[in-house]
Amino acid sequence: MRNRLEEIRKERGIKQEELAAALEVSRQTIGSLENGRYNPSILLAFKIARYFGMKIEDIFIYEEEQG
Amino acid sequence: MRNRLEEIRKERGIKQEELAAALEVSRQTIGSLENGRYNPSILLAFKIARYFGMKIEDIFIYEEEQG
DNA sequence: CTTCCATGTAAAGTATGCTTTCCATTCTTA
DNA sequence: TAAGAATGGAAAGCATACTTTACATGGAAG
Repeated sequence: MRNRLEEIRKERGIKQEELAAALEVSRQTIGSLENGRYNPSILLAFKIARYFGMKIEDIFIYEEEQG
Repeated sequence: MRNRLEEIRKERGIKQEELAAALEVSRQTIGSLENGRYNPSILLAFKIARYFGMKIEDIFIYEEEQG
């Protein structure tokens, strides 16, 4: 799965730390999502989508996973 | 978070076991989701949505969580 | 060049998602 | 009523999400 988090965050001129605070997660969590180290839980995905006023599918792009 | 999984599955006349097989998860996972014991990962949420030809938001309903 | 700010990333620990195995309950249907 | 099919749910174990702490890197600005 890939995501457009960094792109969308930068469009809005927001720092990782600000986004993290707004979502009540750590800065490292945001960085890890942006750099693809892991996927968000569905709850965090909902929080992110709601924060940006978008749908989950507009931010997180499901592609056939390996396996 | 609540979900309409059981409702949608029954509308289509599918058994938990059939859905589980199609999604490549265990039957217990489907049962646990339907009965709210836990939330799906975002990958599983995507698989479910795609299987039913719906959006994640049409199946999983985010409500302010306690905490 | 130095300093500050934003980001990258790692390690160890906790919480949650998912599996396998197992047994109980409910519904159908013969 | 008996038997099989579908579902509920617990327990233990493994995988992954997320936290806190800590340190490194890169860019901007003095």
